Amino acid sequence: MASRTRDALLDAAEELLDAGGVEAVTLREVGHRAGVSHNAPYKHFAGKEALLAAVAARELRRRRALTAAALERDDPPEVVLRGTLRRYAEWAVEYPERFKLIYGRWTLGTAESTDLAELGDAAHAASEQLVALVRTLQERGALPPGDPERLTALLRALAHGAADLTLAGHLSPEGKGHADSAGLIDDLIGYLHP
Amino acid sequence: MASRTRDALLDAAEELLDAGGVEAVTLREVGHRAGVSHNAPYKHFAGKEALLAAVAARELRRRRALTAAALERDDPPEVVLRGTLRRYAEWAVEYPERFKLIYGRWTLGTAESTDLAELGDAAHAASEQLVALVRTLQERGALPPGDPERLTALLRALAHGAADLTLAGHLSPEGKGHADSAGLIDDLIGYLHP
DNA sequence: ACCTGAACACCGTTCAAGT
DNA sequence: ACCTGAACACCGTTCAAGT
Repeated sequence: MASRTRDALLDAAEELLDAGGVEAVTLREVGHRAGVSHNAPYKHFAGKEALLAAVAARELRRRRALTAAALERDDPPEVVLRGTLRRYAEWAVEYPERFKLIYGRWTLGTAESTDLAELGDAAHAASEQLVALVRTLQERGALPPGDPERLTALLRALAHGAADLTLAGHLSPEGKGHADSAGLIDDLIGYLHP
Repeated sequence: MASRTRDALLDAAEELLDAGGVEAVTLREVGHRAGVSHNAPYKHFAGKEALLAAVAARELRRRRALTAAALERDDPPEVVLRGTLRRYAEWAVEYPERFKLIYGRWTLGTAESTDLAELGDAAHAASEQLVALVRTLQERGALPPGDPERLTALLRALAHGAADLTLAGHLSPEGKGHADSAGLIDDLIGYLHP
């Protein structure tokens, strides 16, 4: 399942993605950087989109591991929640192309790609982590009562939107009010604090 | 500035965009649908990206007109704010490719394209409209005090993030808690109501 | 000013063939 | 099982030429 060549192809694809976006990821250059021919990728992935799905899934798996590590550090849940949302926004700004890729439009059916199914699973697992955290904070009275899934969706949507608008330049980080992602996350948590 | 052919090219590009995303917008097909040769677009736009920027700017101008019309209807500001945010999320789900295009990554410098500059202006104007609305609601005590630009950014970021996560399928509209865009917008306004 | 047709470099994908 | 080289269809862009 995981060969040396396959990993090299993923690394090359990720490198090209970060440098110039999806359109800079050409199978020819990916193959060349991995030391194989321009169509060797087809022996490991169904096509370009499947390769990109594998890159996205791997990145999502890494991020889930990071959040899991933060949870095991036994920090207070307030700190973990704020930190997780902030790291999410920081990651989006640092690796905009990975962010855009993961939350972009997949025309591939899940049936056609194991990697895409893994992407969905990883996204779901990350969401579950956050829901559990929100539930804990609700029990402690640090967040308002109500459906924890819905409250989690509110927090995720804000962090996601703030990050995406920052990338698009529609949120002035140096403008009035310091409306950057971290500030908005703090504001929302503040408004939610009963 | 605005010729018959130019408009036909924009219409064709928009049609292809809605049908299959940016990569389905080929200059050859755009030209063909507009009844001209495959490289006639170059007489009206600097290249493919400039054409897409013009499509994006036109759409943004249309949306600004819609919001302006809602404002002139003299509805209560509470209604206008909620309606504007909801329509934003609805529009994103109805025309996902236009949404992705407008808030996507532009490698074009603003100096290289008048259309891209118009895009920035339209985005800024739309933001100004919302800030004025928020300020009015703050004065009436319907929204908490504080920097109106920052509060507007919070509202915009949530609507944007909710829409984008819905498109990505990371927000289950039929899942538990009915965490759809409209619901999240209502929740946030509710939490902000003093 | 606006458009056409040929041409160039590049890309995703397929296929027959090699080890 | 994994890889290569040639080939095909397609695309963005350029250019010389036409009206």
